[in-house]
Amino acid sequence: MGPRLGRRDYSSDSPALARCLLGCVLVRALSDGTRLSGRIVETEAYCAPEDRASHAYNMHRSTRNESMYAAGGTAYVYFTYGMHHCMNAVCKDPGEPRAVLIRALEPIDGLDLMLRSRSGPRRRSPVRDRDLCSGPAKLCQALQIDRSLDGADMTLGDTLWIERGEPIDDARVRVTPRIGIDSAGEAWAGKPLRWVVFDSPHVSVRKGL
DNA sequence: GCACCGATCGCCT
DNA sequence: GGCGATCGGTGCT
Repeated sequence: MGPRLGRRDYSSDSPALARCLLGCVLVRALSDGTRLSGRIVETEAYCAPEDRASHAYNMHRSTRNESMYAAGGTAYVYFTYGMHHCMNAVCKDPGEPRAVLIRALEPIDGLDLMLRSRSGPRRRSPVRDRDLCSGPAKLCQALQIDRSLDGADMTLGDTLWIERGEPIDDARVRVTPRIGIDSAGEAWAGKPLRWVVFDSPHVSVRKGL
């Protein structure tokens, strides 16, 4: 395991951080000490206040997205579609609501527990390794990330953080428009703000790579 | 009040 | 590969 990312690492803007996070390792430590982790292979940058797809568009602020306004290195975890959680790394300075959505991981530590966490009673077929963390809500389910971790300082504490990993060469990276934000207006929906390690089998959506 | 979601799954072609 | 159902909080009108 590499060194934990510190405040300075989160001081850059969201597009730069989104690229930088590829290859880094997201770590979730449970209260019993169990370590769940995975290498980040897909990210998206959100650029409020101008970005219509951002929850902080036009500096919108509420109890839901309050942690987007916190210091770089804060976790922003939100609940959506009535059943899913998604996790962002907040960046830049307090009051600047920039964030990077973590969209997919290559599982590293705790595969067995991830498998159990991802196997609900509704599911018919077993979860393949490549589907454990291949989506923003899947990885939250696998790593047991929910609203209780919203606002967590990832530069401190022992529940959630990001470690430096093997750098990913530009040759392995593709940049595409973001997923699922077609209604955000053409200008922002089409911007290349999604970073993908395109040769990884663990990415969420292959279309567009 | 009500439409809308930064998504996922099972089932269908 | 695409499509509809799912579920509930959020933010408009």
